[in-house]
This record gives sequence, C-alpha cells and structure tokens, in this order.
Amino acid sequence: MNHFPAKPHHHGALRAALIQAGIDILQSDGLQGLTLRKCAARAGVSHAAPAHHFDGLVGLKGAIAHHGLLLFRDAMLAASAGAADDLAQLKGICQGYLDFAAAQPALFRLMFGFEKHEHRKVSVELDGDLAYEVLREACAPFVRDDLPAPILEAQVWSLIHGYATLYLSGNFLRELHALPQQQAFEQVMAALDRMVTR
Amino acid sequence: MNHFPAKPHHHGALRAALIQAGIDILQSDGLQGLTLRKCAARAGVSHAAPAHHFDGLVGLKGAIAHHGLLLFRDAMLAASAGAADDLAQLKGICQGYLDFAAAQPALFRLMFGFEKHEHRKVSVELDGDLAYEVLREACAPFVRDDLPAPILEAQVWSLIHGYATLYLSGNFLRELHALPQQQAFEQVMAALDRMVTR
DNA sequence: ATATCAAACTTGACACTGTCAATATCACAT
DNA sequence: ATGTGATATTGACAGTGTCAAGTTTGATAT
Repeated sequence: MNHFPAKPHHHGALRAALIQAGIDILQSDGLQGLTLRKCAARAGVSHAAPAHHFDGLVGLKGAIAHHGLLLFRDAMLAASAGAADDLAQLKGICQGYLDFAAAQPALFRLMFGFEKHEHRKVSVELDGDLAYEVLREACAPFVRDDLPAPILEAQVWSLIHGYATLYLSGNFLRELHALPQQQAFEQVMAALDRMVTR
Repeated sequence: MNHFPAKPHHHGALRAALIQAGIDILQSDGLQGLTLRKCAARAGVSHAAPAHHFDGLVGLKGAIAHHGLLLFRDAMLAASAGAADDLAQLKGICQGYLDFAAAQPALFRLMFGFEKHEHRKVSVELDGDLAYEVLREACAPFVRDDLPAPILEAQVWSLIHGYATLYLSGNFLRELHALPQQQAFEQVMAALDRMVTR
C-alpha cells in the first residue's frame, strides 16, 4: 500500500527542501540573493530541477511566502499566549509581528513585497487571511457599533505593519532609533489604547 | 563664461535623463522591469554609460528614490493645501500619501523597499527626512506633554504607510476592498481623530 | 520477470542582466 | 595646437531565469 508520496523519487522531498533552502538563503543573503539556481544547488540538485515543482521563480517565491506566513502566524500566536486580558493579547500579537519582521527581514519583505499581478498564479497559496486570522480574532473583542470589524482590523494592521516596515528599514523614523527598541515600540503601540477604548 | 554644466558633453544632461527614464520604466514595467540597460537605451546611450553618473544599479535606484521623494513631498503638499484646520491638513497629507502610492506604485515600492545595507552608499541622497518634513510639520499642532513629537509622528506615519502598502498590495485587507476606495480610506483614517484628540 | 510509462532530474543552450577593462571622443584650459 | 580629464562606446565575463531535449528512476500492469 502506502500510496502517499513519502519518497516518490530521487530526492524525495525536493519541494520542501527547496523551500527550506530558500528560507536559509533569504536569511544569509537577503531578498536580492534569493535565486533559483542557488536554491537548487543548496538542495543538491541541478539548476533546472525546481521547474518540476514550482512555476518558475515566482512560483517558488510564492511557496516560500506561503510557508513564511505559517511561521509568521505561529510566532504571533506564541507571542500572545498567556495574555492577561484582551488588550494584552492584542499587544502581544503586535509584539510577535515586530519580532518576526526583525528576526527574518528578508522573508518578511518577500511575504509582503508582492505586487498585484505577481500574485495571480499563487493566489491560493499566498493567502493573507492565513496569517491575519489571529490578528482578526484579537481585534474581535473591541468591535463596536461605530467601529466595524474590517475598519478596526485595518487600523490595527496598518499601524503595526507600517511601524514594522518603516522602523526596520532603518531609513526612516530615525528619531525613534535613539530610544531602546522595546521602549519605542511600546510608546508607539500606545495608540492602540486610544483606538480601542470608547 | 557659462561654467555651469548646462550641456557639458555628448548627451548633456544624461544623469537627469537616466533618472527620468527610470521613473518612466517603473511606471510601465514595474520595479522588476527597472534595468540599467533599459534606462540607458531609453536615454539613447550605450549600456555602460550610466556607470559614469551612478554607482551601479544601486546608485541609480538611490538617485531615483531621491527624486521620487521630492515628487512625493510635492504631492503631499499639494493635497494638503487650503485645509481648513490642522486636522484637515493632516488628513490631506495622508490623502496625498495614499494617492501617490496608488499612482506610482513601483516608484513607491522602490523608495520604501530599500534594505538597511543597500542604503549606505546613497545615505545622503535617500534622506527620509526630506519627504517626512511636511508630515512632521502637520503633526506639530497635536503634540502634547504625554505625546512627544517623535512618538506621534511615528504613530501617524505608521498608520498611513501601513495602510498604503497593505491596501495597495491587493493581497491583504480584502474585506475593505468591498468598500469604495475613498470611503475605506476615510474610515480607517478616523483613527487619527482618536490619536490626536485628548 | 519483463515491458511500459510517467514523473523526476540532468544537460545544454539562449537571451538578458550588472559590471569591468580597454578604447575612443569631445570640451576646455593652457 | 596640444594635452588632459570627463564622457561615452565597445567588448567581454560571470550569473540569472527559462526552455527543449534527453536520461534516469521507480511504480504499475502484464
């Protein structure tokens, strides 16, 4: 029996190996350094092997982004676990958001750097809802009559996402870099209190 | 006389022509399509000519980003001109922010997509303060004792920047795309009122 | 056991990219 | 007029993504 593709062929799990190789390369060489041929070499296969598992470079990047969104979601869940109240949970998720972006900046840029048209062929995989579900749930307790869920979620997501990208790029918000990273983060996230309290 | 480099050589103003060619290419072919050789061809020079005016592709991108930040600043200024009060001015700037990102998405991505290490050689040119000065001034009236300027500015910038990037990428905030663009924007920007009023 | 066959992988080629070295050309000061 | 330095061209090189063709592999049917 065992009709599962456990080790169907030569390499076996080349698809997963290529995604992991891509994440490793992103970590060491940055987004610019991510290359089909380097991924193939790192996985120990020839340069054209990835074509049998992904639709070119865009397809590989889409799969990496999808896998990265899973890690991203787990990081946010872990950072918000054990929160005392709803607000602490929301802030914990934002903390996980920032920490993930800081720990894996190139993967983060890949995940959120897609253009509209690049997105089409991997629309199923690159589903933003995947990672944002946890953020959405954390926003739910604060929904009010005059603040519907999509608006509140957009406000919170925009704040944390904008802060993560601007602060981590290093080119902007330079006055904030005088403060310790954690302190700056907490002061900016104080805007959440004002957004959320009626 | 005339020691100004009005038309010093073969092409004359190749540097400016290359920057303009780059902006045109960004508009038509996207960030991925921006190429040293295409810029050179569009400016009518050979493929290696740009090397005499920019430090490689990174240098050209830095110069384009610098020029884009000037356009960006002007767009924000124009959008906020004639505002009735301080809050309307701040919202006008945010409107200009979003409109610019929507009108020139590839240029916007280039301006804000730089990594830390790519930034070094063009640090003088790619000065984020350049464009953010107008946003900073619009924030000034709302500074309070318990809300120092750098924190308030970071909150406002993060909100509008995060919204612009997330909304325009098309992969996220999908529920918001059901609303008309202007209406969605205004509802999200309502968070500014809460940030700013004491 | 043997033949068959499709999937997985390799090899080789192509056009395109950024970058460099060598060369040519022009403007201008002397 | 003569040289000098900035400006531009040409040619080459290593990498890149992608495609076409061939080769290996392993499962399945007979």
